[in-house]
Amino acid sequence: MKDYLSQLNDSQREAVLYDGGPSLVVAGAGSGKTRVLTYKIAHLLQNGYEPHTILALTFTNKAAREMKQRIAAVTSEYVTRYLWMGTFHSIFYHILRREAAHTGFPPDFTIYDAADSKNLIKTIIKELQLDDKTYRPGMIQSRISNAKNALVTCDAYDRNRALLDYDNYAGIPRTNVIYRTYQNRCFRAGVMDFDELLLQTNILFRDRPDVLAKYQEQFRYVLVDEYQDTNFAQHLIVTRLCDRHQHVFVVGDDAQSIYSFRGANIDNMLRFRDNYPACKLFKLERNYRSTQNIVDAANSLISKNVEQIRKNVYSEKEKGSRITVLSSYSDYEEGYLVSSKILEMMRYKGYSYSDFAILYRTNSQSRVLEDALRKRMIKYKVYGTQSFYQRKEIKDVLAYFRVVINPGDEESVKRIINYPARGIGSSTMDKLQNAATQANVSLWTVISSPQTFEVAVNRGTAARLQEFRLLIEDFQNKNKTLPASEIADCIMKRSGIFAALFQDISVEGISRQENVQELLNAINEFVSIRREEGIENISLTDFLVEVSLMTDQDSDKDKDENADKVTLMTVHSAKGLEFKNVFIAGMENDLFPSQHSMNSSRAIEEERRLFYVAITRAKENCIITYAKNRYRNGQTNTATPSFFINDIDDKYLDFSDNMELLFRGGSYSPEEGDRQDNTSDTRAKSGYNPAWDAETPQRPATGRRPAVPLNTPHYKRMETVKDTANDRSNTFDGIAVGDKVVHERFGEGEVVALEGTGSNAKATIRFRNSDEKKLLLKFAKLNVLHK
DNA sequence: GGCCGGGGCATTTTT
DNA sequence: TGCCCCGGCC
Repeated sequence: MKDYLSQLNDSQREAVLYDGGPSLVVAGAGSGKTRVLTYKIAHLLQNGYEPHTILALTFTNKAAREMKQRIAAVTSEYVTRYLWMGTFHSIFYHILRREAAHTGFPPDFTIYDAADSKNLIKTIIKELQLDDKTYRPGMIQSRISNAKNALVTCDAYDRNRALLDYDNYAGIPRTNVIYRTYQNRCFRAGVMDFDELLLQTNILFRDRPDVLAKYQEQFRYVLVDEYQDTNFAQHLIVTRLCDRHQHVFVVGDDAQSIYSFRGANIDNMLRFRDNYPACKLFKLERNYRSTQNIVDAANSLISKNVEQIRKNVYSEKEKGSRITVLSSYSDYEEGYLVSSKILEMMRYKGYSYSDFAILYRTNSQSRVLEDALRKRMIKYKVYGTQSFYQRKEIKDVLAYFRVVINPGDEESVKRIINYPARGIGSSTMDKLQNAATQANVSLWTVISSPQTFEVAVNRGTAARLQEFRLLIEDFQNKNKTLPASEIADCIMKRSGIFAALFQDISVEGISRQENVQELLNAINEFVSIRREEGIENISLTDFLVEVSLMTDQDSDKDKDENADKVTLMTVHSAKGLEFKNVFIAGMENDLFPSQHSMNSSRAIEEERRLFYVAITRAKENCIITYAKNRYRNGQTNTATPSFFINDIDDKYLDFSDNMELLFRGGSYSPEEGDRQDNTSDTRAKSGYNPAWDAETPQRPATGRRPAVPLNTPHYKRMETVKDTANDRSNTFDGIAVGDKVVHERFGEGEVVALEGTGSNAKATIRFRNSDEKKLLLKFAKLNVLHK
């Protein structure tokens, strides 16, 4: 084994060598967190831990894969094969399959992805004759998901006053019934959704101490990556597994906790030490990625958060340039500005396309940016579009696999029963579904013997159902003996998928063929790799288990991987990545931070962390842009620069390169300038401005801030959100004592007092049906009624 | 079963 | 504005 210790700095080495129990490694951005985790595992192996006694949990398949590779590089390929390294979901999927006898689920249970479970929820809402405009499936889905992440079973839900009260209040009192029905249906189908994997693991460990003991015994060391992103279910699994030996090593950065909307709870990290009094805290504070200016700017931003583990992240790279702040008149012009800047930097600094990333808060922002890049012939790729495994053609094929392995899997049955078209339409499906619900059996049971369940179908339909049943049964029989690659091939041909696919010779059709071919290649590769390792008889089940939890983009990499292109993605998807030059576009109030976060300081802090993530992606240059008018949801709205910009210490910012300023003659008055009717498009189309041209970089004479006051108080949400007729110019007179206001949660009230200034401005409001409340105007969601 | 048009809706998305 | 979903129609 290599001399790994010499490749670590002092604090990294300390964390790797420490052998005294629970460890919390707080790893600042770019501080070599993966390196520490990798070498920690190498170190354990070196010191006598057998590979199979080490459990290393990650959040993404990508992270697990990369870490395996890096460990293989310092140890051996052979060793990594026996490490228990993977995502929470895939590790516990394997364990739940193995322990199926204790869970009540069949060992061959399959997985519903988010789309499957949403479909089922939709079906249930319909069956319960509830209005899907009131009971919005996505909303119900997230309620159920949150419940599961917090380990609230449907029984517990029924007993939980707070949840029931909330549902009543929100006008969705039957949510608990939907949850219960959903759970029953999943159980009957022998499927788990993503959250259920973690919930069931916890139930297993709670109810079967013997099983828990077995895994406690096996996993002598448990390591977790990105701990700030764990939810309660994951946190408790880790706690339970380490209960005895206390060999737990978690790594993360609380400043990068940005997934609370998916159940992640930053408190798991912040309060980790309460859980383990003997815990040793390590801080990795040296940033190896970015220039000093970028690190310092990011520090000054994040220091505004209250909830955090204080750390002193520093860089020993060159000082570097300040963060450039650019304003533009419109989102359209912002695109122009960004693309000009890219060309300029390429020309004068020798960068290539792939040295740039453009990050934004919402996916919808990409369009106007793409347009601008295209016009300038700049090559780019947009991340975050549909992943390989979410494509319809892939899901269709996988649905066949799933039904062969678990015919109870209803969402998959529904998907394939009439694909390719075999004359089993929706009316037949309704009858089958009704019969299944009536008898409380699975759809497949009804399909297998329609007459038993008195499904009234005509002879032709009955024959077609029979044929479908025989087709699946034939696959099932073959699956007992044939390897995955052969059975897959057989399914493709005999089901008629191939025929259907090759009929369509449109551009999209060809692409679908290619995708399916790629899936088949993956199966072949899966089988042959294992053969080389001496493992025979790789079944379709093995393959499906492997890919059911694969949701990342990775499968369609090779093609564009090395292509020289600018990267466009949301800040969320940029986490963990780095680029020489990073643009952060749309840095405006109500967009970043999102308007949805404005009524809670916790949410604002998370948005601030998100901004922190964005800045710390940059190695050399970071450029922040905002527009004064933005087209959104069919409307052009005026926008103000994000108050987050103000959270960064001035000395790390550079406002001087502001071409828009030059263009506007160096002055800009929000009161007069903002409310013109010639919005983005008309104006931008009116002509080409030389200031945009990268070849003649012109600088305005002034190096001061733009005339827009960045520290604008944010009273504009005092007005109705869509109301742009009113002056949004953010003075304290947006609200006055005596005003009638409406608050989103508390209802109507009257302002009785105002106090404080800036972001501390508060209003005391007497609400009609509750008491007086003092609200921070910065966060309060208030509408002022007409006087 | 597929196509069209109206209505409602519109953060972020590691598994 | 644009996308998705649903219902109505052929």
